[in-house]
Amino acid sequence: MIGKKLLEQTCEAVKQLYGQEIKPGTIGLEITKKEIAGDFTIVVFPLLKISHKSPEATANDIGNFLKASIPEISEFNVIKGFLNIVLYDGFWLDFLQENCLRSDFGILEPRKEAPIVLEYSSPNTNKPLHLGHIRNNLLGFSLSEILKANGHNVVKVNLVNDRGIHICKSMLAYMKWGNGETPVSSGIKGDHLIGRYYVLFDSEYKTEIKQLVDQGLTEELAAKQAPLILEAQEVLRKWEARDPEIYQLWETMNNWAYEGFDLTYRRLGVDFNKIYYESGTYLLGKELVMEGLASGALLKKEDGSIWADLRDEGLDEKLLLRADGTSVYMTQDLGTAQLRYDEFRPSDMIYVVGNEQNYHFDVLKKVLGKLGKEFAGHISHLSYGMVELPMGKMKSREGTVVDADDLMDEMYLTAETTTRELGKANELSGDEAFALFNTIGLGALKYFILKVDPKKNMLFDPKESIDFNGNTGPFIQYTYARIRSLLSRAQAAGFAPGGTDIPPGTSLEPLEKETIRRLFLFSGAVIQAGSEMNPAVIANYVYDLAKGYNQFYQELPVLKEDNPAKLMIRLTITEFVGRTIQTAMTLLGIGVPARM
RNA sequence: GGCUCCGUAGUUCAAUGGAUAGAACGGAAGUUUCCUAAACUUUAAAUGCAGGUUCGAUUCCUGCCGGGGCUACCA
Repeated sequence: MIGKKLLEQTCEAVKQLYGQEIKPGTIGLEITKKEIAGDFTIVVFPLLKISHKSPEATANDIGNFLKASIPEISEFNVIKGFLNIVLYDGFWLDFLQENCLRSDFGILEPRKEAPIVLEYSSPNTNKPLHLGHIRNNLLGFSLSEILKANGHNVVKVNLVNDRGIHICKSMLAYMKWGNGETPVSSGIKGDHLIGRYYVLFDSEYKTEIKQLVDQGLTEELAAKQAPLILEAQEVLRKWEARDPEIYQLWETMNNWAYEGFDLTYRRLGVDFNKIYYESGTYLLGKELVMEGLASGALLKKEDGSIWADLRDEGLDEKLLLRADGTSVYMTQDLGTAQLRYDEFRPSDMIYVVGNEQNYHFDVLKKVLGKLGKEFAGHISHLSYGMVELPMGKMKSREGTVVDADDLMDEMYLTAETTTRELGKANELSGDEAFALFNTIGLGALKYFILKVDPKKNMLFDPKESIDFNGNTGPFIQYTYARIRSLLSRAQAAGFAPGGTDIPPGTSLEPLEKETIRRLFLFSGAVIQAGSEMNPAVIANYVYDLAKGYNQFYQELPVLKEDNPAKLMIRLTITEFVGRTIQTAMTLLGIGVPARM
C-alpha cells in the first residue's frame, strides 16, 4: 500500500518537476538499511538523466514533493542518490493494530481460476526414498502451500514410476533368490525389502559383466549381453504383454513399495490430491506417439523404432518407442501431461524434478509442441540442485545413500537427546514428548533443506548432522515457544494483545519499530516466494523475523514494563510475531511447538 | 568435445544492478538475583583470475582457471 503510493507519487513528482512520464518499474524502492535513518528508500540515480541535476538535488526535489503529497511522511534525508523517507510512528502503529490479530496476514484469498497442477515426489518402486527425494518432497509440499497463499488453486499430484526395466530387475532378482520372502515374514519395510533385491540384481549383474569381460568382450558389449539383463528385458516384454504370473508379482511387489512410501510420506508430512501411475499413462503416451507418427510430426526408423527429430530446434533426435514396441520414460511423460491437462484444464503444470533432468524437460516441451499441444507452453520445471555428501554424489550401488527413514530416525533421536540434556522434557507425558521430538527433529531437517535456494546444489554432512542452534529450524521454533509462553502469562495476568489501549501519538522505540517493519515485509516475501517458486525466501524471512524478535525480547521488558501503553505495544508485537512465525513455518511445512 | 549450471569468511548458507557484501557454525571475549541461556552482546575473518558495459557490478557480457550435471533404445 504505502510502497505503491510512494512509487506512484514519485512518478508524479518526476512528471511535474521534470515534465517526463516514467514507469514505476524504473524506480528502485527499498527498505532503508538498518544503520540509516528512514523507513523506505528511493534510489534516484536512474532519474538523473531526466532531472539533469546532481543526485542530491534530485533526491531533495522528490523528497519535498513526496512530503507535501503523502501525509504519512514525517521527514526525509538524502545521502548521495538515496532518498530516505521516514514515516510517522502512527503509520506503524496503525499497521500493527490493523493486522496483529488477523489469521490471514500475508495470505491472499483463493481466486476462482484454473488450478495449477504441481507434480512432486515421483518415486520409483524399486527402492526406498533417500535424501534427494526428501529435498524434492519438501520443496514440492512447501511450494504448494506458498502458491495457495498466493491465491492459487493447487492440485498436488504424484507420479509413481511403477513400471520399466528398473522394477523388472528387482522382480527378477526376487524370482531367482527371494524364496517367497515378504515384508511380514522378514520384518522389513516393503520399500526397503524391494530395494535389497534391486541392489542384489545389480551386484550379480556386475559379476556377470566381469566374467564376460574376462572372456574377452568389451565392457559395453558385456553390459548388453549379460544373461541377467537379457532376462530382465524379457520380464519387461512379458509385463507389457500382461503375462499373468509376471503381472501378479509386479502388483504384489509394488504394493509393498506403496505401503512403505505411505509411512515415509506421512512422517514427512507431505500428501497428494491425486496419484498417477506410469503403468496407467504409458499407453496413452504410446497413442500420442502413434498419432504423431500418423500426422508426420514423428518419424519411424528402419528397425521400427519411433523418434522425434528436434535437430532444427537445437536439440537431438529423441527415441519415443523402442523397436520392440516398449516405451521409455519420455513416452509416459507425454501421456501423463495429456491426461493431466484433460483432467484439470490447468493454467500451469509445474514439475518438481532434479536439475539432472533439465534436458528431459526441454525435450518434453518441444515434443508436446511438435504434437500440437498448446499446453506445452504452460509447463514449467522447478529444477532443484543435487544434495551432495562430503564424499560427493550419493550412489546407491556404493552404499553412500542417505536413507529417508533412517535420517528421520536420527533427527528424532538428536531432538530427544538435546531436549533431555537441557532438562526440558521432564514435565512432558510420553505422547507429548514424542510429538515434541518429532516436531523439533523434523523442523531441523526441513529448515536445513528449505533455507537453501532450490536451484543450487547443497551439501549435507551426515557426521556433522544438523545443528539446533543458530540459523536453524529449532531456533525459530524456540522463539515461537517463548512467545507462546509469554502470551499465556499475559493472559493469566489479564492482558489481551490487540492494541486497543494504545493512545494515539505514542512513539515507538527503535527495536519496536524495527520489529514492526519486519512484520510489514511478510506479504512481499510470500509473493516473491511464489513468483520465484522459492521456499528459501520464506525461510530466510522467518529467520530474520525470529532473530530480530529475540533481540527485542532480550532488551525490552514486556509484562514487566510499567508504562501500560508500552506494555500493550510490546505485547501486541509479540502476538503478531508469533502468528507470523507460525504462518511462515506452515508455508514451509514445519510445525511449531507451544513449549520446548 | 558439445550444451548447461555453479565458484562469496576456515565451513555451511544470504545479498530485485545500489550505500560500509549479511548470517550461522567453528575461533576469541562477555551476559542469568530479570517474561524459557535451544537465547543475547562484542570481536577477528570472504566476492577464483583478467578484461568490458555502467554514475555504480557478488549480480550483466567476454575470456581463462576450478567443480557439478546432461549429452542412454535408464528413470
